[in-house]
Amino acid sequence: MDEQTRLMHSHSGVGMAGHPGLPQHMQEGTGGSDGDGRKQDIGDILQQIMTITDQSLDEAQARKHALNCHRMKPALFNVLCEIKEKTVLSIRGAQEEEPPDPQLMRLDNMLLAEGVAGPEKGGGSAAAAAAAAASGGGSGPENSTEHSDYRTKLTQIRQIYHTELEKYEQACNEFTTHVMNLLREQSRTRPISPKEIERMVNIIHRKFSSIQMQLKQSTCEAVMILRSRFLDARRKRRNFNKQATEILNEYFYSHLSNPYPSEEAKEELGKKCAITVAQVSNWFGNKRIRYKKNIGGYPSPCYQSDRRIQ
DNA sequence: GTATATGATTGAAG
DNA sequence: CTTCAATCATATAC
Repeated sequence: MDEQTRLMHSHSGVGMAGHPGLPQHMQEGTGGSDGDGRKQDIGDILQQIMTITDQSLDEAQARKHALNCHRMKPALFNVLCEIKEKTVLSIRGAQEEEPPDPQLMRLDNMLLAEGVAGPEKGGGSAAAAAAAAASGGGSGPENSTEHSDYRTKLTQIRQIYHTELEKYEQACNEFTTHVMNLLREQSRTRPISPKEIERMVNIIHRKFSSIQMQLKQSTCEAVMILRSRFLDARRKRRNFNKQATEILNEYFYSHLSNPYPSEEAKEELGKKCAITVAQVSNWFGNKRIRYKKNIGGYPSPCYQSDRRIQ
């Protein structure tokens, strides 16, 4: 209650002349014979405040208590209020509301898409579906063990992510509470406005969310590595059968002047070879580049290998 | 074991 | 988007 009024001082009370809380000798502003004594007194108090951080904790605590009970304390407090009122404009420049960090949003979206963030079960199956989709169209049930392995590892990442996130959240709350208590405690000796507390809390939250961003960043990396380890089609590459290779080669060599099959031709070839259009495109891409690399030395027309000659 | 062949991926360029 | 070029990761030959 009393604290509340103290907190308000900074933006409600200017010019405290005649304040009922002030000691009598402060209210009559004439410098009497004890003027030097008073100056000395205030100087002592300020000196004590300045050196309080150099003292041990117990010592400081005792000193603070002594200061709080000092007869000059209310006067000093009011002076601080006034000084603050004059300087309060200077701290208003700080950015009040920054826009949401685009990188953070990107990370959040990705974690959500991978099923690391978001709801427990739904997230998992969504990730599995994404994995199935990424593994390259209808590849059949043959890789289900690999997928369950993938899911297990993803769940591990997910659990680590959530425990860490929770830990940071808790630490952030604890720290915020601590700082607020500290500020409240300090407001007994110096004026602290609610705005300042709010600013401090914002600073703390920003710091902690930057730590969380690092966590999200590394989680994303872990997921990407996992994906590339389990879902990269290169890992389970199979050669096309001889017949398919023959068909493709036949087309290639009979269109050697322009070995670029149209979309329809690719579909046709894909159908004949029982592979996808994308695979046909890959094959022709590889074939063209590897043929070109060899044609320079003209190795041996009998072998259709594209072996690089060096 | 190594060396080569080959399908897939990636990133730049058009 | 497609293609090229380099590269990866596996398959196959040796």
